[in-house]
Amino acid sequence: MSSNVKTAVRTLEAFEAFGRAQKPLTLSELARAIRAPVSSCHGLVMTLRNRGYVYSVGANRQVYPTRRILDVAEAIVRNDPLLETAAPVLARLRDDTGETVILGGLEPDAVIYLEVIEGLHTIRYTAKPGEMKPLHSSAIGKAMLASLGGEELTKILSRLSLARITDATITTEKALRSDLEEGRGRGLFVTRGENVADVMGMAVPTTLAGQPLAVALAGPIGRMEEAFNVHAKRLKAAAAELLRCGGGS
Amino acid sequence: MSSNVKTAVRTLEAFEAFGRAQKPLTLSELARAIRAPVSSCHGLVMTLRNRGYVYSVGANRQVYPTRRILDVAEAIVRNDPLLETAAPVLARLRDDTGETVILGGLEPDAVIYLEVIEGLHTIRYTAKPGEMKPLHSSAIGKAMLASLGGEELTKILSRLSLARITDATITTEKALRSDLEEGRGRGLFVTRGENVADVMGMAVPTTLAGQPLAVALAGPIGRMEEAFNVHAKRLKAAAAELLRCGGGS
DNA sequence: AATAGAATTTCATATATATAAAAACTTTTT
DNA sequence: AAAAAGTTTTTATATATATGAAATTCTATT
Repeated sequence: MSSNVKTAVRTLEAFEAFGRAQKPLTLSELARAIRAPVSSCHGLVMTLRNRGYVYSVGANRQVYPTRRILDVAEAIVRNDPLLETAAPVLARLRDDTGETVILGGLEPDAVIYLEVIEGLHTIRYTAKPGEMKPLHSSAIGKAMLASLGGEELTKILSRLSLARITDATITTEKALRSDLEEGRGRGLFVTRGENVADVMGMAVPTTLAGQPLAVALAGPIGRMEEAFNVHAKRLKAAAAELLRCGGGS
Repeated sequence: MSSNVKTAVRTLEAFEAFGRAQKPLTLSELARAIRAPVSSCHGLVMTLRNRGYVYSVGANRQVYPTRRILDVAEAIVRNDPLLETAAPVLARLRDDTGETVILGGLEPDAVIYLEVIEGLHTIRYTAKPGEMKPLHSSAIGKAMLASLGGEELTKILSRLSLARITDATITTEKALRSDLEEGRGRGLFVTRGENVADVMGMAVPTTLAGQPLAVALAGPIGRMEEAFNVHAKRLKAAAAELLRCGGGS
């Protein structure tokens, strides 16, 4: 597919590396962390310094990001077009079910997680905003696929590989289409260990600001099955509420 | 000096542009905002999308950043080596004085603002973490210069241009050295409209985790002069407290 | 203080990106 | 419904970057 711009990726990876390390790094440590040659990393760090995104700590020339990146990120998220209205509804769904709640959308050939509110159990589904998941093996993916028109669905299915991820993954177009049909029938799309073993996901399509999205609940299969009907009802209610309060169009 | 890596700068500028716009942008709007050709911007946006840092909004192909950048930024700042201990001391200084409080450090040839806690007045000194200021015309800059050894000071002064920024800027090495001497004498470095007209800054050197830094107060000259002695005393007390609780070494 | 070891910086060049221009789409206007 | 205006995507190539290796600087140890 489209190739990535190397330095853009590295710039982001550098920040991610600091996020993981949670301490200042020397040039060579950072280079190792983002798997770049030190000489290349050197130019990147210089640039970040000149721009005020990192500063040097201690005598041993370590560097660490300044608050600048947080400032920028906060300004961005403060006015997120979709999440402002959605957040309280999602939070309530999480509180009511105890399971992880996800708001996801469709990027060209994958699901993207836009918001994740983690469940309250010790064992819970964990993910971060920005993560991408396969369309054919995630509950949100199925919901998004089902919301497409017949022609567009055919086009996208022809591009997808339907790769086997677990034993339970649906890998044929026929089976997937019938699964989508079933989901359409009950207004709820389900995965049982199809993307991650032991994880069950359930998703309902919705719309926010005219944008087709899906809300999902995810957790360990046992706990999810037990509360299936209650969870399904609450999930549907939340999706409907999102439509009402921010559906736009 | 060292040249900047173009794509790294643009990647950051793209996020800054969304932070300013606070709404989804089309490809061409973003390209205009970061002053890049659309075709170049195209590759960048694709990369950001593939990495889950932006998602597409609406039918008209706008894009907006996901929460991912916020997640990364929060992880970074959560464990900032310097700011954790400093924050409460700085916040109190702000509350006691009502003026903007700044914690700054020395980057090769400039001051970098690491933390800014804005004052409480309607008219106040405003700045953001990551901003860089000239060494010779900012209070923190003077404090940092004064903390250098004689030899190192000579070296850095030979590199600096001592550019005139306002009518009050000190532009000769002789005058600057004598100003530094005066500041050393009273343990307090002051600027009066030397970097921004009408702004007075006062700074005191300190140390956090073995790192030489400076704390500063900044505000309109009139208000600052009026409370000079009280402010100076409180500023020195805060600097001393930082030394005590996080000076390390 | 001298030396060894490690990290950073510089440099020349192969490689990847940025770009203008053109093509392919969309949307708006007539 | 056709044309115009604008936007996105692709492509070939000029330009900027990434890189290994060498030079330098720093740090630790003796």
